[in-house]
Amino acid sequence: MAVTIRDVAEQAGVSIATASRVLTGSKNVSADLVARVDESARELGYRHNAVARALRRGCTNTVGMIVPEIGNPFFPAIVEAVERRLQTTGRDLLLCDSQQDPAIEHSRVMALVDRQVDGLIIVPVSATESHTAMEKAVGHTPIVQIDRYVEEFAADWVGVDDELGISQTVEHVASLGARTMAMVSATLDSSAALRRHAGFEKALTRLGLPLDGPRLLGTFRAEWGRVAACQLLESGSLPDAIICGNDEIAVGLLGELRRNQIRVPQDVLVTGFDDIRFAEMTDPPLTTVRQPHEQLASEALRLLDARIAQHDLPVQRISVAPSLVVRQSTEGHA
Amino acid sequence: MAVTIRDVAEQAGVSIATASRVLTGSKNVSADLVARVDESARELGYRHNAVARALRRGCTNTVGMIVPEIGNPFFPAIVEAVERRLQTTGRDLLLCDSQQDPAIEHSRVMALVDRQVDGLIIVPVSATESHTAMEKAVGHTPIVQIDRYVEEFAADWVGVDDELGISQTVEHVASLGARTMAMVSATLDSSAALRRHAGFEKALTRLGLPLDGPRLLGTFRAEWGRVAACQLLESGSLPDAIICGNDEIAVGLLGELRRNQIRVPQDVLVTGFDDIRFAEMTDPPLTTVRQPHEQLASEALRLLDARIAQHDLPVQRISVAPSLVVRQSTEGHA
DNA sequence: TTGAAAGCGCTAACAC
DNA sequence: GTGTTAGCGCTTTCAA
Repeated sequence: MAVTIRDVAEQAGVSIATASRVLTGSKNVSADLVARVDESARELGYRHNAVARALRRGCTNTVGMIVPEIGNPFFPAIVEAVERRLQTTGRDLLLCDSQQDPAIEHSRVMALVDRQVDGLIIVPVSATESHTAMEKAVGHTPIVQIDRYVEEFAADWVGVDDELGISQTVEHVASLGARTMAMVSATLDSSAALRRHAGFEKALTRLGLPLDGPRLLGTFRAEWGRVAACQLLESGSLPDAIICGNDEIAVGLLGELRRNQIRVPQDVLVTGFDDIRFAEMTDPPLTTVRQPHEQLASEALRLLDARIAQHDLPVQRISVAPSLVVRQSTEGHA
Repeated sequence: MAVTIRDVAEQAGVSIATASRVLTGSKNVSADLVARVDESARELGYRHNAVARALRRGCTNTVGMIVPEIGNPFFPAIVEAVERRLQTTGRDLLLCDSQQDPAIEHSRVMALVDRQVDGLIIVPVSATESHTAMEKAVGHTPIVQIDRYVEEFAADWVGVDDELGISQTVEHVASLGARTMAMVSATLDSSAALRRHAGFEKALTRLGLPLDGPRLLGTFRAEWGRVAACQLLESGSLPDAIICGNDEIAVGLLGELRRNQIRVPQDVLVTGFDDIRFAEMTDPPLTTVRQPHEQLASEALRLLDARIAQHDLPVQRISVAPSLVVRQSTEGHA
């Protein structure tokens, strides 16, 4: 068996209570005993048992996180930022993948609740179907939504302003002379897809541009971008610009266009969303909307910690303005 | 406070022990009481406390995982596979990012040990400097290395045969007529870099090809691929083929070559390693070595579970043969 | 300042 | 089949 605080206490010739005081850095111990206990702990190679401590303290120093799909490069970027920030406060991350499935998501939420996580950071799969999971969670643990949110549900959220982000791309391509635009994005299940789509429509309206361009909605994956490109090509006429719902879609779409000798940006402008790691390495490099991961992570944790400290805080939604990153997929003059 | 097993027992009018038996699915309870306890638990919305259970059982149903950098797309792929497989056994994943730093890695290992993870899956940062962290871990918890391993250290490992993988790429480009080859990879800190480099040298030797081509060693990142491409271009003459240590490097390198009007595969052949999600969407699509994530994850967990069941098992190293995926970066005839 | 002891919620002997 | 009880390792009253 591993060495326990009892062993340390014995070896140091003090009570368990004193050993505990020393080991947790309490002030009320004489310097003499502090030295003896520390010495014994070192000698025995004592490591505190976080499980026992958690049971006693009622706090695990663990934060749960649930993302729809770890493989989608946008999420690891967020996870990485969250994890780093947690490390600085001595907490660890219990990570779950909901596999884009509200049922799995629900079960993961409950698993994390059972584990007594101090709080939960979640990217809800669906704007509607994630409702029950959220409902369940919110009764048990502090929770903050990041990136996506559940509609009509009062829980903290932090993310970029999706509408604004898409507006920026639309205005940008419009300023380059584009009049007809297609949107290739995901079906309107998630708040991200919903808001980006809304932003697209609103921007077109505001700019007085034609609203009858194609709206191809599938998934947030490259494969869908490829398929959507085929559909656009088969339709006979390309729009001036294709606004993609995220970078993955854009990457797949760019590949298919290239395969069909369509030149970007000469024949059509293309934009993405997220600014994933590879967005600057596509051919041509992709104009996109940058999500400030570090800032999102830090705001999410700030919100979470505030709610951990005080459960009945008013709900906050923090939307961060994203920034347009212009690259060659919309600018021929490299 | 949350509802405990005591509340359930009271409400059902049985002892805590009986409630526990029902809730853990023990057979030795009368159908009558099973029904009553289940009913009460449902009514009260009882959720077992995993922390208390873990303390009592001495097993947390948690597996720790440490990767060098979550942002590198190869690792999320592995994490995803591991996490999915864990879910099927009711366990959760405590994920840490060692930020390519052996010191951080060491501290993460200890944090996970303190948390009483049932086992640890680690991609060691360095073939040499991760030694102390591994040493520490191995005394406390079952551990298996995945992808990379620490030299001269007796701990289970599962990964692809890096040498074989690179051999395959070298033989492949050789069969296409390439004689001079450059390698662009990471410095030989990690076993992956080491073995891939060794595989490269051996293959050249075996094939009787010139051994004096450039060896550019930096990091496993796209930016390094870009820089290395510049260096190759500045050197005046390109080799017939460039063998990259991973796909990220290849992606960066392809971008820089394109920027300099170098045609791939006509002017130079390029290969990668890992078959990350975007390898098939680069321009041109990248010939690479596929790592079977699911299989690696499943073997790693098999090894880990075996060691959890019996600590003193002989150490195993399982190397899986990777498969070459040929795409246009080595085949002009699209 | 120090120690004794209660108890976090649960499971598993051990009795009946 | 069911209940009583001891403790998992730790922190934190409460007394001294």
